[in-house]
Amino acid sequence: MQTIRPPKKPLAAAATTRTATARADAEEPRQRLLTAAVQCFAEHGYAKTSTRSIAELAGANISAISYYFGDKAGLYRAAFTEPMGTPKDDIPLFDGPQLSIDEALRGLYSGFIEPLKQNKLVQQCIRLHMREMVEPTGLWQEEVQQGVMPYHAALVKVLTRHYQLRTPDDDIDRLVMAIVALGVHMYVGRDIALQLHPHLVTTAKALDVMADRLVMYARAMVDAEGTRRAAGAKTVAKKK
Amino acid sequence: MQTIRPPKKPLAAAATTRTATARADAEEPRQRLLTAAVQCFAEHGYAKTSTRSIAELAGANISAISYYFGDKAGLYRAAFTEPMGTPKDDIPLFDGPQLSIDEALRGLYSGFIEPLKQNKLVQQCIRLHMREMVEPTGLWQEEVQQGVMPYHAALVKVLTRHYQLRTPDDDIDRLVMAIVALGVHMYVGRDIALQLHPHLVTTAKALDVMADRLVMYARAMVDAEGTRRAAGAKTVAKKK
DNA sequence: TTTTGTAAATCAATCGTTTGATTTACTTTG
DNA sequence: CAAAGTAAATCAAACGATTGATTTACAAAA
Repeated sequence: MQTIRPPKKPLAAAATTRTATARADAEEPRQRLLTAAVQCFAEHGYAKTSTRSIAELAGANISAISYYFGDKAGLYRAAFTEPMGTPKDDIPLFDGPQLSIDEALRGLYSGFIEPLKQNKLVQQCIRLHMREMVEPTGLWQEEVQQGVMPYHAALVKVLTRHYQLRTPDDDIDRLVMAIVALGVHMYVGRDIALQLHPHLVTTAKALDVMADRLVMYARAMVDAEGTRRAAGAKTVAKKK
Repeated sequence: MQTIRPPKKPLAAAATTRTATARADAEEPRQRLLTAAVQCFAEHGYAKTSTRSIAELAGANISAISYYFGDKAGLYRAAFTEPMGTPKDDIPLFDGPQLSIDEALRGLYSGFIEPLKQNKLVQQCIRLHMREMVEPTGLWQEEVQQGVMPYHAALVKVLTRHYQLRTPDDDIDRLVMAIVALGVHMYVGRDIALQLHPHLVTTAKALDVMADRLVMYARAMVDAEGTRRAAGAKTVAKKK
């Protein structure tokens, strides 16, 4: 029941500059171990995945794990962080100051939906990140602070501007939560959706329709919040 | 890496009627084991939780697990199914034919929000069920079929009636997904919300406000879908 | 005595990790 | 060019620890 911690020493393959003598085909098993680890960890989780099974799937020796990544935790850390970028990378999709609220929402949900069309590795990485939300090993906190927090902040900024507020308030945060919820649910509820209505979440065309609807839903929520704010302001004005 | 399977034999404590001869203080360690198991499994997951740690936390002997639940899988199964009911129990909250759409949505989200105010055990059970979504051990499939599917179906029925449709279509399913997403996100995004805006998801009062907003958001989505359908119908009519 | 429950000891299996030796690829030396 | 040397990379084997499960012995209630 050990926690995930960063590797203590900079390992051979992790060194920035290669030493004079290095094998040409090096780092190839490292990569194989990495993708195998992503697959195993994504499917069975950290604890239920044995280092032996990873090595076997990668066609590498068990000791290669210790050699390249220090230990199992190091391999997990690498599998979690290396292959995929952070949600932060999607921020420019909806953060532009010139974008309308519709365009912003469109960009936002595209960032959620597009990966679902991608290849298997990407999907496995997503599943890996999903696991971290329920089974925190320490990496998730990092992920939240470096990826999710700026993401939320950017969306808060967009909405604050849209409502022409000087400073965001709690209701902005609530709305952001709801907007994000629609996107997140594409991943959280994916297994259920695959059982209930597979044709709505598998094909690229269906996913595009889904993105359309999400934009529409979000727009409706934004507008509803807008009228609520207007009504509230009027009430306040009346009170005066 | 073994799968969760039902206990082979009907065990002493699992029998519906207690045998005539039983000790007075019996079942007490069984209950302690159960709550301890819920806590451990919820915190660390199935694989990372050892039977020893559960027994230790419960203040019971290791062999008691085998005695009462057969094996670790049996204990997990009991911890997963016994303490909490299924989502199905919440269906009457929003399924009544006399309910307005607002009342239905209110009932729906109350079912999501109320447990969040509950005690620690309930929260741990929730977390346990959350895990099953990402780490299916076989119990989740059962859960989906017995709990989630009727839940979705009921909501589909409500909306189908609201739009005065004869039969539901894909867009109803999409809308249901979105509506449910808002509720599910209260659990999925809880850890993040606790980091970002703890005051919005902790106190009972704040959760009530959240429920209000969710109802408003959902109502906005329902209305938006309604106007989209109306526009679509008009276009179809024009085409004729 | 018989049944029921508890406690300790023990089991084989598997876990992550380490070891020492060997192989491979490359550089240097003659 | 060829031989020698070197560091990187790989390997089978085994380690100590821990796992879930079982067995054994014993105490308490019926």
